[in-house]
This record gives sequence, C-alpha cells and structure tokens, in this order.
Amino acid sequence: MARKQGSHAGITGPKVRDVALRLFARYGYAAVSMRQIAREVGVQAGALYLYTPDKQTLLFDLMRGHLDELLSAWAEADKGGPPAARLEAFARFHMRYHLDRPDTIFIAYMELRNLEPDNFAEVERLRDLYEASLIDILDAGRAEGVFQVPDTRLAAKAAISMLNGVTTWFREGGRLGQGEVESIYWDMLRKSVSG
Amino acid sequence: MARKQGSHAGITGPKVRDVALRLFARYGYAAVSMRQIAREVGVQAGALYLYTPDKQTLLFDLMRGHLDELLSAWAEADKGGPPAARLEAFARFHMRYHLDRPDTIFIAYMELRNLEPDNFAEVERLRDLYEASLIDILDAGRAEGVFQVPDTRLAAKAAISMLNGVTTWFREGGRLGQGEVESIYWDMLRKSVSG
DNA sequence: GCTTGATCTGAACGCGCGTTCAGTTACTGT
DNA sequence: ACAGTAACTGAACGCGCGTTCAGATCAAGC
Repeated sequence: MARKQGSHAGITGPKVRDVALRLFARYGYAAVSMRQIAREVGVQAGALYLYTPDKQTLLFDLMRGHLDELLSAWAEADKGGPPAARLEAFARFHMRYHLDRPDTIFIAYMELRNLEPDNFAEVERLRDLYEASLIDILDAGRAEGVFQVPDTRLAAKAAISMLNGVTTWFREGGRLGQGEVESIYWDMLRKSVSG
Repeated sequence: MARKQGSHAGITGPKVRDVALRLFARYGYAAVSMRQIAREVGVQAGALYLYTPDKQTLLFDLMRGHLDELLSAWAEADKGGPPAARLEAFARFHMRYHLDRPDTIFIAYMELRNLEPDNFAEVERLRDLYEASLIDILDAGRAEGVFQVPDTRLAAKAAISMLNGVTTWFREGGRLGQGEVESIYWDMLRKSVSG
C-alpha cells in the first residue's frame, strides 16, 4: 500500500528534516540510521530518498539552512547605533536565538567533523561571516575608544564561546530565568571588553 | 601466527587507548569501528578484547582517566593565596592543560551523549567537582569584595565556556602564540568578574 | 625438554547499515 | 472513465558492525 490519503509531499519533506534534526541532536549523526528516521517519520526507509539524495546531504542542508537563517535574522535584528548598544543587541540576540533552537545549535557545533570537505568549507564560510559581524562591532568600538581589547578577532572568539556556553546547561524552569541569565552574561561580556 | 616476539601486554594496552583516543577525537565514537582501531594498533580486532571488555568501556575509561588527571593536576597546581591570584592560576592552568591535550578534551566534551547513563553520571560528577573548585575561588573573591559577580555558579560556567573556546580554534604557529592568547583571555576574564 | 600461560589470529555469529528499484497505491486532470 | 503521476512499499544488494572463541604461537619456569 502507498499513500493512504491526500498529497503528502508538503508534509513529509519538512517532517523528515524535523525528525532528522531531533535525532541527530540527541544521538549524533553517525549513530542515527536512515531506518530510525523513517520509523519516526512514519514511512519506509526508501521513501526518505524522495526528499534527500543521501544522508550526508540531509545533515548539510540542516546546517546550511541554520546558518542562512542565523545570518538573515541578525541582519534584521541589527539596528545599528553606538557600538556598546550594538554589542548588547548582538549578545542578547545570540543567546535568545540559540536558546530557542537547542537542537539546531547542538548539531551546528557537534557535527562539523561529519561533513565532507566541501560541505565543511561552506559551513565554515558562513560561520566566519557571522563572526565577522561581531568583529565589526568590536572594531568600531575600539576605534571610538569605548572598547579596550588588544585583539578584536580573539575577543570575538572568546565572546562567542562564552555566549554559546549558555546553551549547554540552560534549561527553562531552572534556578534562573532566561532574562536574568541574559543580563548576567551581557554584563560579564560588557566588562570584559571595557577598560 | 601470534605474538611475533617478546611480551606485548605492556605495549599493546596503552597503544589501544592512544589509538582509540586519536580516532574518537577525529571521527567520533560512533563513527570509529573496533576493526579500525585494531588496524592502527597493528592487531586483529579480537585482540582488543584482551584490553577492554567492550567499546563503551573503552570510551568511558578515556573520559574518567582524563577527569581524574585533570582534578589531581589542578589540586597540585593550586597554590592558594588571594582569590585574584588563584583565579589567574586557574585560568592559565585550564588553558594550558587543555591545549596540551586537544584530543582528550575534544572527546570529553563531544562524546558525553555516547555514554551509557551510569557512565555519564560518573563523568558528570567529576566535572562538577572541577567546576566547584572554580566556584570556590569566585566565592572567596566575592566575600573579600575583589570580585563583583551576581552569581558565582553562573560566572563559573561562563568562564569555563570562554576558556574552553580556546581549544576549538587555537593552533600552534598561528597569528598569536599560546602565551599571548593566555594573557588576553585571562585579561578578559579578570575584567569580567571585576567591578 | 616440557608444561604453562600470556598473547594474538582468523573465522565466524547475527545483525543493521545506506542505498536502489520494481511494483503498488491513491489522487489529479481531462 | 481513464491515463498519468506523485508518493510510497517491501525486498534486496553488498558490506561492515561488535563480539566470541577455538586454536596457534611464543616466552618463561621448572
């Protein structure tokens, strides 16, 4: 039997990506089988190949899609203004965006080594693009004298590492709310780049 | 044929762990097969089971061994003194220790999800122990008024995230030397917990 | 020189892997 | 009513997986 009712292409396609995202995040790309994905989608394994040419592309599409969205979301959120304000906006945007998409972010940082070289290069390019927007802010602030950092590229890496750290432990309903955590982290970041 | 010459137990055992460490770090636990490990060690797959009961235990032993060493290394490196000095010692120790063992650290942070529940709990316990030593320093500094942090547990997590970040990009022979990077990171950390 | 035990091989076990494809079903357009 | 096509099944392909184990080999102790 096939296709129990109605057209499914518009449903099954996204569902495949959703399920793959969740399973890859939980168990890791290498540990998840196509049959396992198919089972949770509710189809046989063969049907997955109507929506992706292979498993590797499935992973790559998830990563590139994430980075595309991240870049355009920040482009929209960036209101300009003085560097200090832009940095705060960046920090809060980054934490909020990441906390809202834990699975996506987990994959983006953990499954890099499972990308084939070409795919890895493209993902890295997009990541550098995002990092560059933070470096821009730090450069602008240093030029104005409001930030004191010996090396903005290094500071950008340190800042992103710190902000990313939130995603590894924060859980809704814990000791502190998301807003409090955001403020505390922002405060630490602010001081770290100031005199 | 078996055992070409001399006794090998003292050689093969550590070699298995070394190879497993390197391969797990490069390709991920799930993506590395026992046959692949055996090939690089120079034995047949069956021989590995003289040195580990199974693949999972091999991973767990690497992790627990790492954390045991980390804890005792810090216990030895911690010279006490005023909180600011202890924090600097911690930061520099942490970066140096991690940069010296990139493969070990990579596994310790990436393969947690591949640990069975009991093993995970033990690893988490040891990690919390290490984090607690940083929290102690921050608490002491706050009590003396030299650190201004609203939440020492949060600050400890933020600090460790930031310091860990170094390991994801630093390569010997790059734009900056290890000493410079250490100093810049320490400076950012120092400011982030100060008024 | 013989036995003992440590060390390792080589083959095998059942199983699941990613992927392909001929065939089947259910809907759509005419 | 019928053809066409989108969506999917179910079986199969060759292959590698983790693990076990009987047997081979060599070093050491008596």
